[in-house]
Amino acid sequence: MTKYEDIAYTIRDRIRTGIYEPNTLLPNQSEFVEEFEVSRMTIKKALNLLISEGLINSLRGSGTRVMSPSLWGRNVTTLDKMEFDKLQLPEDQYENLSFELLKFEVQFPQATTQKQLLIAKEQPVYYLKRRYSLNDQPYVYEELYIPVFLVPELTESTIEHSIYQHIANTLKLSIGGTNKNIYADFANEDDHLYLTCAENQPILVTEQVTYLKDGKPVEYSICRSAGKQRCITSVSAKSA
Amino acid sequence: MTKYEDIAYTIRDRIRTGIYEPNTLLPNQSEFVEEFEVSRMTIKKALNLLISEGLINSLRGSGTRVMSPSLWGRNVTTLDKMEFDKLQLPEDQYENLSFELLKFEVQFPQATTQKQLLIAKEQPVYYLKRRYSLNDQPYVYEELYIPVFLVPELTESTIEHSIYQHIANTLKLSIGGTNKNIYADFANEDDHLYLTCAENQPILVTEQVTYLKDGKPVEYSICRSAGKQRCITSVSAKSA
DNA sequence: AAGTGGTCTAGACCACACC
DNA sequence: GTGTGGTCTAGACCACTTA
Repeated sequence: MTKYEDIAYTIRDRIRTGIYEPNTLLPNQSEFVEEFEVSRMTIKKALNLLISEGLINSLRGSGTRVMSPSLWGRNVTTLDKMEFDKLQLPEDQYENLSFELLKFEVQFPQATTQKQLLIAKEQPVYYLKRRYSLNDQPYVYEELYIPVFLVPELTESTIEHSIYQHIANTLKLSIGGTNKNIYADFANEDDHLYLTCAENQPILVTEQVTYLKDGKPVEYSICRSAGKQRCITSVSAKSA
Repeated sequence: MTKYEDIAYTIRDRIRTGIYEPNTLLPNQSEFVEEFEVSRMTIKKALNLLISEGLINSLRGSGTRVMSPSLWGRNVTTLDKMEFDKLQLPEDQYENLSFELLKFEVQFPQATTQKQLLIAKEQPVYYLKRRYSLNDQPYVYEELYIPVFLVPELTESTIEHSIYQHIANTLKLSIGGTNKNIYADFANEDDHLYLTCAENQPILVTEQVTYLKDGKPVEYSICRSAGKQRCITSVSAKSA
């Protein structure tokens, strides 16, 4: 943890617990400099993080204010929670979530998968299919492709724990970012089967490539969910 | 324009025109310091912008590389193009785009609109409905709510030009960020009418609140489009 | 006029990758 | 070990809001 991440964490916590209330001014940057005993640049970096999360906004000449909670983004701050980013669930729902591994195989990649993962057709990938249920109701199901050469020791028990934690802790690799495509589709046979949804139910589809810090795609996933059950949130704020 | 924005613009251009090629190393930060005659912090800020756009990635000890184009985000850098952010079209398609203003009224806001725009029920809002067509095919239609007190001089000709440019240039206000919710829905009567889509066609819906730098919501919009015609892209990369 | 946040500097030290 | 990017400092100047 760097200093500015620590400070961001502290201030984020004060906002979420209501110590700093919506639409009120935060202490100014000089006061934070005194409290945390760091330089102002470091404070600014911490605040920029919170700005990009939609928690606060600051205005030259005017001060830094806590935003209205309706504009807050979901904060996916820690790696082990990254797994839930695709599900877009509020944190308090995690405990009601269960999942089943429906398939776990090794394949040569199809053309689309090659393109998304930037690999040759001779490079094998893990293919896995799994379904998440919320309060025992089917919620989303996901197809996942992971290059074998990047994650050489994937096992069922690893998958059941957390793939991201395995990537981070065992393989010492870190996530650099994601690229998502989102669209609506007709329900197909798999949707009927796994989401138990009606004929012609609209399906929300997320295709996502996750890449490591070094830019190598580590995962290509296709997530499907029924109708309005799942709603994807995206916040973008100018932190500069 | 600040120095780091200028530098980011220059480097972005070199990447998009192929001067810096995908998967090759960029000059290191010290070389950029010499070329642009600024401090390294300023170079870092410029690079951070490009990292958050998914154009490059940098790795401590290893250097900064141009990412594979398949992972690049769409860059909505200028305000007048912000209007097209909701449409998620590649830039070269803008010329094939036309739109019709279907409705332009003033209303007292409904409960949802009050909540999204954080206003009281007595504060009037503009309500407008418009449809965008791509190559004369219906593409998306949008319902828009804008508080009258924030944009007091909205006229039909302003709308036809660019609402965002009016906000920026005439009212001297700047956009702070957006908050989107995305889901899939059944086609309703309006969809049949405006998108000329078949019964039960899946519809992609984007509900978006756009707020100003001072945090005040300035626009609540609901965008609907048919099936796979429109695909929303979202890139998130860690720039810190 | 006073106080705010945004930018920028010139240097320092450190973590990490690669040879 | 050498070179890379990431963090951090202590100060400066500037743009802006508010009174």
